[in-house]
Amino acid sequence: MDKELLALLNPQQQKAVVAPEGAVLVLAGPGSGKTRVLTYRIAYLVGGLNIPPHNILAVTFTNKAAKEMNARVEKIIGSHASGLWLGTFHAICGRILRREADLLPVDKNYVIFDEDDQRALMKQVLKEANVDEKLYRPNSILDAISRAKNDLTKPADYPIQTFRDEKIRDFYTRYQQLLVKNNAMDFDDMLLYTADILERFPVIRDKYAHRFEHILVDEFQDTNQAQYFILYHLASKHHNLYVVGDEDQSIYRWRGADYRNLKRFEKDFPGYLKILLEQNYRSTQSILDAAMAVIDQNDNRTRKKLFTEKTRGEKVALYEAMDDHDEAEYVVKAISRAMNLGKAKQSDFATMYRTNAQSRLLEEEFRRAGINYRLVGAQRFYGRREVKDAIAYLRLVHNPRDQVSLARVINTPPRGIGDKTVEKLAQYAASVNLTSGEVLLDLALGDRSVHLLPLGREGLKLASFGKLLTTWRALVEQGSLADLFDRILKDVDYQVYINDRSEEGFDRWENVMELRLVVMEYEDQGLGEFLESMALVADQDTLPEVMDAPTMMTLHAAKGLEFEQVFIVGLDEMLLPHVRSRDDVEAMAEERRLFYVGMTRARQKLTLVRARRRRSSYGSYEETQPSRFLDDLPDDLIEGERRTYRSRLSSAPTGPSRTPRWEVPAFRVPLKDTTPKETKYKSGMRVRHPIYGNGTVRISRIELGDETVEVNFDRGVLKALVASLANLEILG
DNA sequence: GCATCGGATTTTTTT
DNA sequence: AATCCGATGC
Repeated sequence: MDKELLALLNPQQQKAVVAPEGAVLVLAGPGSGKTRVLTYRIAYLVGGLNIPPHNILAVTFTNKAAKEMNARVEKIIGSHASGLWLGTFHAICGRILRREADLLPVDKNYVIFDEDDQRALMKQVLKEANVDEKLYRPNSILDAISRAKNDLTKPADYPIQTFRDEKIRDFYTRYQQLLVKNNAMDFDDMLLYTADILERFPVIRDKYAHRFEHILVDEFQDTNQAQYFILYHLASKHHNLYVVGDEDQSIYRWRGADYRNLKRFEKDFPGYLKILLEQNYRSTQSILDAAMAVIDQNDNRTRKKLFTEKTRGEKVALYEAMDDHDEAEYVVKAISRAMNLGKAKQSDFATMYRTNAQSRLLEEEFRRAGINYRLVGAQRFYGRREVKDAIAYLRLVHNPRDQVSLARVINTPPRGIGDKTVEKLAQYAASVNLTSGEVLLDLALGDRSVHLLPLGREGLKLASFGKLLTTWRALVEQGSLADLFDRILKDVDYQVYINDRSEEGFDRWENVMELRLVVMEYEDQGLGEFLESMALVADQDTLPEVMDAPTMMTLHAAKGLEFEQVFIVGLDEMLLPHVRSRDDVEAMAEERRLFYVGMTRARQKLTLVRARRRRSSYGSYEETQPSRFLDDLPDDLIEGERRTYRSRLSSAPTGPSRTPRWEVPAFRVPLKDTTPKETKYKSGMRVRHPIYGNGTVRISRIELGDETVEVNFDRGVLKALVASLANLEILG
């Protein structure tokens, strides 16, 4: 590899890039040139060690990162990069699964179920089982299943401790059956199936393990157990596993990221080489110091000293707004002012927040100020109804067994096939051991179909839809994707259906046409690839169009990016440490890391904003408490509202603290051990509820740090209540 | 089978 | 505030 290129790196980075073969662990702080090291490493493998690119596998966590790395690799080694396997875990697994589809319980035309599809399927499971959706929320069941899958736990091995667990196991089992019946898999299955194949078929494992002489992994701290397992197998021949990560930037625990993977790596690859990248090339020292002050409050981590050769720079600014409107206005005004000074590009600015919902006020404010903006995520393009409809049609054409898509489009636009008829079709299909879609296709044969008679009057309507479906399927073979797309829309009169003569109707049609543009990009690759990438890229980490405008995104979406000036809004308790993390020490540590990730995105200037009053997710305005994370920022790094703020609070005697701190709200104190050890309520106990009246406790269990009690009320309703909130009175 | 109204219900982050 | 669900009426 080029000497000139190496000269661009600092000694640590160089050491990482030219590390000898074998297992390597690169611990890389924020802004330490991690992506650069990864891309140069690839260039070094190809150019220096003469490894053919197709023997290299590079895995990233998000599409954004994959895209970025791809662009950078191409820039260095150009067309030499062709053949390189580079993508997200899910994309790589998809690639393997398509090749090994024979070993799957589904065929190669399988579709990937997104969250909505999963929920629809789970609802079907719950309905079948005839259980109360209030007690067994589809999302919560799916969560449990996802967690199990991330830990490589199959239905049969699902750990049972409570009655509920037993139920979940049953739902899990049935859910998997239905997925197969739909010729579908969910995101987690992609990993699980891949792991399964690698484990059960040594020949297949050796094939890939042999092929991938070098495996590079980005964001290793965010991998889950299934992903580690896959890496382990893929590296089982050459043992050249090169992982890069930063424990302080682990923000996906909730999605199954398993910190123990680091321990597993150390155990499985003894003698690995460890390299630390500590020098920061991004932020000023003030920003780094502030960020370190925050992250150093976390336990169980190696302290790292982030340093830069940049100047101290400006202090971190703090602004406390009156309310959430004021907060948004402040940010937009500050950005607008800075832009008018003329030194900064519009795209130098980014605003980050904890939840997508927080973008709304900012958007309004930007529009009012007449400033264009880029919004990452939020209102997902692919989540829009019209887009989902169109994709569902394509999915059904590709895979007629997809029950969820079928249910979505069979009467959209309305064509006289209502719930009753769909139900009848499903029942009938089950009775002849087929799926609804297969019966539909057969019905298209008209009189020759044996299914026509049994379905009676409705048979004809269904048959005409079946005929449409058959026509479309024929088009896949010969025609272009865009033709198919147009034909479907025309056949079902979709534009008429969408166009309600309102602005919104117009927008919707625009969206459909935008989707058509995406379809055209897949003309060469085919329907299957198009659908797969729709499922896998449905995420907004498609870097939004490169236009010169300030950017808004969640803190999660901000990982891996950098901006000259960063605003983080909503630094309030319940929002930046999010409420949901309040009672969970691990989750709280993750909130802190999330804040840390956000802070370290800033190159020049970091501004933190909070609002004293804020409209809560439901209805009215509420007073807020400042985020506990703000307490950790040393005074000398802060400018702005702090003084005002402290003086307001310092009227309360807080004692002679050496460094003045903000008042600690009372509710922070009893954080520990609010988790009850034993249930207060027992089965059979008689209780009274202020609204539901008297009832008998069915069961009570400790769940998520609180007690959940299910009560059969005398008036005939069964409710699951949170004990600490329900105000239940025990009747003697 | 479809449209409409009223009531209940909302848990954050993303592949 | 917005969306979803179920019941009701046509």
